[in-house]
Amino acid sequence: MPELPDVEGFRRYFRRHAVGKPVRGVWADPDELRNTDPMRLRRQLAGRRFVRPRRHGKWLICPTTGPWLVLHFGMTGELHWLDQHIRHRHARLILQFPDGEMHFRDMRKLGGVWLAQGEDDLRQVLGPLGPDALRVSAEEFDRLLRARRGSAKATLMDQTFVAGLGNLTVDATLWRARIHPRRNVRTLAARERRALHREMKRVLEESLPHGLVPSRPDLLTASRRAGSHCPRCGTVLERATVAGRTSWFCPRCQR
DNA sequence: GCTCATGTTCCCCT
DNA sequence: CAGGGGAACATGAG
Repeated sequence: MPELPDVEGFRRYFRRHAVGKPVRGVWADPDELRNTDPMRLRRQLAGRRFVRPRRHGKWLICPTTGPWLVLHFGMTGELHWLDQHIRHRHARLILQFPDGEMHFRDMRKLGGVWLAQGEDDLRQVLGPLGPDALRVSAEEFDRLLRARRGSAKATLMDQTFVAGLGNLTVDATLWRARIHPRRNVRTLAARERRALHREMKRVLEESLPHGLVPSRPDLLTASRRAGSHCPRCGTVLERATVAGRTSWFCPRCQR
């Protein structure tokens, strides 16, 4: 599930439920902790209060008055606020507050939990990331894109190019911009590069109110199966592996 | 039993 | 060095 709009939804959810309250208890699955362990995490967070969380790409950063909790959701991560202590089988981290608990679940354990001690430490944890896809300007996007080679799909998926897009949002962006996923970005005209930026923003912004990537037909998110048709021209959609991921596209609209 | 899965990283080629 | 392909991670769903 988690691409940029989903993580932005989690950010708001975390802010609404967890900010400003003292941490009363911490439980963690050691497998999910990437640069700490359950004992240390508990000592670091106990008694602290979270302040306003922020997001960069698919990363959720939750600073406290002391250390910062950093979450990545992988492919199956999600947050749940519960008033009762019921540990779901996929629970990987539980933060207990006076009035409830924030549960981080991650079925496939492809996500993770980190601890950072400030901005410098955070940069180490996040690694090299491009600008957030929701905040990057058209000018900056164009400048970064012109410096790239390779397929449009691989470029948009690359978090060091722009941070936050995933398989679904990239396919939706390419379909709207009428660009074939295998198109070499060096061959893109200026107006195609502008279209990519514009449609990327539209896909993300339209998904934000849902807090997740929506299933609107014109976003292709509901059309990812054999025999489905292009919502624009009716042509049967094609499926192909591009940049290692399953891509759905319209062979007629996307060039 | 089989295939595929919204992410990232690492290894091997070209 | 930049890109592409494939595997791996762990656990399902169809």
